[in-house]
Amino acid sequence: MPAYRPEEIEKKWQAHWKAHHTFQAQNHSEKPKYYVLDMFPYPSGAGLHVGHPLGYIASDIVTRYKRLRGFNVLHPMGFDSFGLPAEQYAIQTGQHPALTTEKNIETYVQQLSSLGFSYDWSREVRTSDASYYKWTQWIFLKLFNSWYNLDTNKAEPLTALTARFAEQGSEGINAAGDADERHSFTAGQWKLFSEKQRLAVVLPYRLAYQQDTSVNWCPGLGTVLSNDEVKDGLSERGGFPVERRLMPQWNLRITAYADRLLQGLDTLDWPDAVKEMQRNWIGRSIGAEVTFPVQNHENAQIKVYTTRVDTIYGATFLVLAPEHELVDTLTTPGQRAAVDEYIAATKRRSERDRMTDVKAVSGVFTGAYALNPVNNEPVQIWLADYVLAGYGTGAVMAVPSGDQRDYLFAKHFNLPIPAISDAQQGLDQQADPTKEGRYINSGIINGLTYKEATQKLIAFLEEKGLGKGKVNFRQRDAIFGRQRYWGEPIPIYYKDGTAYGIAEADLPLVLPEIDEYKPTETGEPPLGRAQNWLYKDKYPYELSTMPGWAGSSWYYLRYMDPTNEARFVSEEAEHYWGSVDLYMGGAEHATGHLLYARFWYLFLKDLGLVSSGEPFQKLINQGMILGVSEKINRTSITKANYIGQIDLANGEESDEAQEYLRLVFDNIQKQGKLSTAANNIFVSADAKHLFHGVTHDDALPGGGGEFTIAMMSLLNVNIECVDKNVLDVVKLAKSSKEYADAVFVCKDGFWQDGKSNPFKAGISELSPFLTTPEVEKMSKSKYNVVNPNILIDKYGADALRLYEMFLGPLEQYKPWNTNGISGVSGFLKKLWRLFHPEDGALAVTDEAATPAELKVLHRAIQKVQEDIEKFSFNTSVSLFMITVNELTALKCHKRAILEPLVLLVSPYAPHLAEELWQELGHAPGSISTASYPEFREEYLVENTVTYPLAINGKVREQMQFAAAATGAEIEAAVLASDFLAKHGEGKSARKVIVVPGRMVNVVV
RNA sequence: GCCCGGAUGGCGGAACCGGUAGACGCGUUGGUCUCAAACACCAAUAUCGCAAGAUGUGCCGGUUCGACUCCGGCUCCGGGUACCA
Repeated sequence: MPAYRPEEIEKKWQAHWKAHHTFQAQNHSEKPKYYVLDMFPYPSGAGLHVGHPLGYIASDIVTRYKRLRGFNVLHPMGFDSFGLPAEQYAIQTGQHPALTTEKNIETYVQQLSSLGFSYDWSREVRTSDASYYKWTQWIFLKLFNSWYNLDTNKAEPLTALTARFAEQGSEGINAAGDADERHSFTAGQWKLFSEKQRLAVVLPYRLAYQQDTSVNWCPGLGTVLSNDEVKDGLSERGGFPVERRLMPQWNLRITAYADRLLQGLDTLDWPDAVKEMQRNWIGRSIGAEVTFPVQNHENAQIKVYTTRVDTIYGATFLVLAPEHELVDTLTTPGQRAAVDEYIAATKRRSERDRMTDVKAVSGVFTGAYALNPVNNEPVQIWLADYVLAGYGTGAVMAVPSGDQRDYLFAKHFNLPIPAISDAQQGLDQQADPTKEGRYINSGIINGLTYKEATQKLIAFLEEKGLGKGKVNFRQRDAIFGRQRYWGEPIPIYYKDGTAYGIAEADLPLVLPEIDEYKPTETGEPPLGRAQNWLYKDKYPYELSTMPGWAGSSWYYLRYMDPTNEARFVSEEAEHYWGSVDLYMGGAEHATGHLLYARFWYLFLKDLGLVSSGEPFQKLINQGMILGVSEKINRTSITKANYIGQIDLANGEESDEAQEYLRLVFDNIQKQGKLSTAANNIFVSADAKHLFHGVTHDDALPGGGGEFTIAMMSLLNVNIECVDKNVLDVVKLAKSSKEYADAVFVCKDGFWQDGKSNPFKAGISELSPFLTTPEVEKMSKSKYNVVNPNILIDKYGADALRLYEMFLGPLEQYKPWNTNGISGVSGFLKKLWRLFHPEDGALAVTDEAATPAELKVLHRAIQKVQEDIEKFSFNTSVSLFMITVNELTALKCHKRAILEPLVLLVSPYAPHLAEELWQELGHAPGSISTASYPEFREEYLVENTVTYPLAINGKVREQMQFAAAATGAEIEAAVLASDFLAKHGEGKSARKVIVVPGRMVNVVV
């Protein structure tokens, strides 16, 4: 083969790998196992842009490296194929989501294959396949049929619970969940319960349970969303408003696992940021629950939760959430009207208002008083919406001197703000939550420290039965139902209004066909449209489906044994592969997917179905690759006006481009910005218009990489020039008042007709004064996506892989710049030339390698190995470049050097490596089964070392010393030389510091 | 507000455990090759200075023979999160 032709060799090897199942992993092997997992993608219609493969490339390098190091590596890929976009598309077009999804997956597989990833495609899973979601439903049924025993601290089958009910009734059962939801009964009563009664009693114990829940209801999407699907009061997908609504919902009792999810984090090799986010999300706080009796209401008590019992003597009033259940009972006739008014006003305020308007203080006095349990002082009971019904007990004891919100509230309503600690300061300005100092005005804890006071108070309250220490969690149970079509049906049916799980033998409960994908006219979810969709032809099924995170919570287990029809994963496969050794994916899943998946794993472990402690041992978040968008300055928009478009090549307009321009201008009007991949300005042939250049690929409807330009007439600029000369236009523009101060910048010269290129002439000043570049997330809607296919066509997949790694540290966010890829492309050509110096056939020699060549090779072996182990891929690419540069300078074409080099490079540029490996005489495709070259320290040993010599830390000269020279010898040699005379400014040495192998510093 | 990150040439970034700051690549400039372009190759490229040299890793201070690296105090940028009691 004459020259390096990536387009030929890459296709060749991709076909070879596919035909020979090169990367198929075996479930039995003598080798140690290693499981490398990528977060599987949702197959969106837009396909991949250059940002997506970053993590896949890195994990593929690790995979290929581990294979060379003798591991049996599992590296699968699949698709999270249930989801909203396909369903939204279905609602609009009537196209079945399964068809859209299938088509998108095809694109993904094609794109992923063209990058040369070594996935074991025989293990591909799709969450929307019935053969897969059968087991998702099966796990749901396991949750439905389990409860959490706090005494054993694990999930147990419900049969164990009902057996105890029959024996001892509800007495002494310590189950996770809200005790208030549950009834007490004796064993005798249990035996007399009907089946329906028994199911009702058991329901609040289940790990998957139905309950009236305050949910995030999104009318725009017609479904319920979880907290992490809501951003700033709007749905993450679609940006529709979200409101709170009380609805019967399926929930998963993830709170039962809160403590274990928290503790498990300490065992994981994950980024600290992710662990911290999970800790905050779970939000464990240690405090106390304190009961305040209510004055004149014998039976009423208000329970508050506080993390600062020590401040209880400063609690001058209580605040209840407006939704608190005692509000009605407590409100005095005199305050009734004001309270009703306040509650009504709160309801009118949407969640969004409450969030944006956190500063305003509002509240109302109920007229009632409670008694502070430590001193029996009466305290006023207020309502305010800053207290959340869903956290703690929905009531707080307000300590205005110690809590800023309570402080503002007290100031606003003129309530007292007594100091409780001698360390509190500035109480006329703000609250001081200090834990320092000794307590004052605080009855039994006067003079005590924080620690002493807390202990004494809890003991006091527990003794009187008015309080106890309590751990609280911010995290809520996970809502599990979505009123959508394109998801796993929840395997529940209703008999006589009671929910039953369908029999495992009847799984999968297949998603039925429906005629339309909208909710029904009566407001039921889309599944309400299914005809004759009944269990045993009699009983109606649950109509909501599972949320997006259901299928992704266990997919990594299915890869271990993807076609097993009898079990979700066989015991042998699960035992062999254990848990994921390296999990690569985006940081956006920190609190969603990664928490749910851990929860399911712990649950499965409780049932004895999996064997490791945690599912993902090491996690790496690849950083995002950002796109550069050219944004039109708002001031110029009013002056820009859409006229038309011409194709530069022939000067004619096309319908497609017209359509695109309409989109562009819509975008400008809506967002005040236009995003483009390149920035050029042009003048129309008739010289009346300035154009803003847009290089486009798939961002344009029907686009194909040709040059299109958006044309704008600048109505207020009277342009009369001129030979397509942009400089003149700019001059003219500047001469008008409007643009006198405009700055012109242009990066890409398009007008390259010889020396008259106006961009060359004034290049860094020229520019669309219309736009300014901005770095932001790469997205189709921002017109800043870069399509990897185009780069693969031009430079090859190996170059793209190398370049993405070369961009910078894997975990860092970094802007994309296509220009740089020529550097790695040049490197690959140079590497190729080492093997084919005459651009002809392979020409490697069998001569023995020189020490210099061996040194270059072994430094590379050592460094690349280290770099892969610490995921520093950018530095290893640069080391490859240095290595090839040096070998080229040494004119080294020796097999003894180049063959190991091919192995080193093969994880990064697998196609090129396969080709060279075969040319070197090895069996086709065998490079992935070869062994990594062995590092030999002895080739790096130097006999002389060059020391920098410094005076007071400033380097002045260099000097050679034998590697074996001692510090004393070096010091003597330096002092004997003329070094000090030349640089010492006449001073004498006070001290000489010799760092062996490093440097010499003379202090004067 | 709180919790995490980060800041180094024109750009992306490199620098082991505190030891020659700016590797590698892009870009730029000059040159060779070409009718020309592309490709390729050679040289230069932190700043100021002809040079010797001086100054330089966001800012202020400290520790040290020596600081991008450690400590104290800031500024700005990015991400997460929020009436969580």
